[in-house]
Amino acid sequence: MDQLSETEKSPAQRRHQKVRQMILSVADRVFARDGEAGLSIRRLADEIDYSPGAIYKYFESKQELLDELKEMFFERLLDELPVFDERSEDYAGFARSSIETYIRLGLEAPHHYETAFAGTAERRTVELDMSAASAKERAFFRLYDMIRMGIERGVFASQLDALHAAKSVWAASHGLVLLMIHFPHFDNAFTGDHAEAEPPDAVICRHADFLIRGISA
Amino acid sequence: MDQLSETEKSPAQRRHQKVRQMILSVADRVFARDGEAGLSIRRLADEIDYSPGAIYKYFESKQELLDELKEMFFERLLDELPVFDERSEDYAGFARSSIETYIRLGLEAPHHYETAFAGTAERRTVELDMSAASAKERAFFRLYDMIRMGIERGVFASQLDALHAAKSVWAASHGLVLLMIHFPHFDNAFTGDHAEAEPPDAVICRHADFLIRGISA
DNA sequence: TTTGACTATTGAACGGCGTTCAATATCTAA
DNA sequence: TTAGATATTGAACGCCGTTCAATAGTCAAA
Repeated sequence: MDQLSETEKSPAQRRHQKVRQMILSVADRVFARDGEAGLSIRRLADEIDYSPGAIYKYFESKQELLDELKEMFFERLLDELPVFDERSEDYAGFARSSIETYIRLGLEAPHHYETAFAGTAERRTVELDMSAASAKERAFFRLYDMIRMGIERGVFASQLDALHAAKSVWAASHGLVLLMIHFPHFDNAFTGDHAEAEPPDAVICRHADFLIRGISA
Repeated sequence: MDQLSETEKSPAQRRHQKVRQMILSVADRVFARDGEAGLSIRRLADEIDYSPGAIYKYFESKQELLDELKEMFFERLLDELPVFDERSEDYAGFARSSIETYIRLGLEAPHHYETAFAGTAERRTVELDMSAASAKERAFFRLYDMIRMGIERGVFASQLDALHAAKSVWAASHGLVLLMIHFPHFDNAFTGDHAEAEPPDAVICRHADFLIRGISA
């Protein structure tokens, strides 16, 4: 019965999809502004002039809604990650640019980024284990490939295991995003208010240098 | 009136402190097991046979209680961080050990660690700005000193700015802790279930190597 | 020892949350 | 037009953090 051709849907189904998309886009806006705490089902329902219960015809739970927002975020990341131009000879530059893109996007959507990795636990492991690859996983594969190819090209240290190195680089980038989200005025706290704070771009750039240095041949 | 000598307190004050400590220790236990979501004022009150409202005579809010738990966690970190033995000549080993201690402690108390850095935003910046140094800040100073002295000794690259390098190293360690908390079975997800997962200690060790490599002379 | 001030504690309440569900309104296909 | 599916509501449940008037308990001075 749900086996209708994907291009040819009943008007009912089409309308359902449309409302679903509408809810998602409103939720995305509210979430970007106010975070998970600010996005309650009741507030969302209010914003779209529905009753709270109605939303449950479109999403099984708040968690499912949030998961879709996260997926959308990582799809955006996949879009924005650079692709290596084979004519270029600056592979390290490509690597740096990949890392910087990741960090910058995380900082642009801090609530999305934070929530995407929040919540301690087991549920997540199951979720990751098998299932079709999520955008998050595909994004990691891009990083993995980037490093694997760098090793093949002799740009990165040949004794590295690409998977392990990718994990370290990811972790290091991840940490910077979160730290900059939580302590935007980090510098001030330790150098005093009068010292000039290092601009975010400089921090990102330096960090990328540091990471590439750590895996370079 | 509150200006009593600190050693000589009224029995009432002493009792107040004692109950406060009792609440904290129960809260710490529950929090370590069930995290922030599992530690509700009502559950906590139940556990100590008080009414929920009573807790507010000891803590202004749940946030204040959580803040104290976090502070306790970072004080434990300060205790466990190694001190460099001047007779030793293995400064890099000391650095590695510092990084590993940080990561391992974070993994031992994932809920504490995660909550200590959770919640996007401004409140936090104010909190950090001035005020007496928290254990978290003091812990960062230890890392900062570790790197500054490493540069002075010529073990780490002389062109490094110690503060900036400390920030990068902290970020990178921070990220690994969080990634390992959220994806304990990371390896399986990408190599298939049958591949042997890298044991946590190996990941930590490799990551520390990677970081030290990134700042070494 | 009794009194009076101060503190501790309770229990009910408020408003908010995610979620469920019977009842109702609205669409759509025959 | 009508029967069956779908959409929507509004009230309810059981949580949550927090507040507050009322009560119980403690302790120093009279």
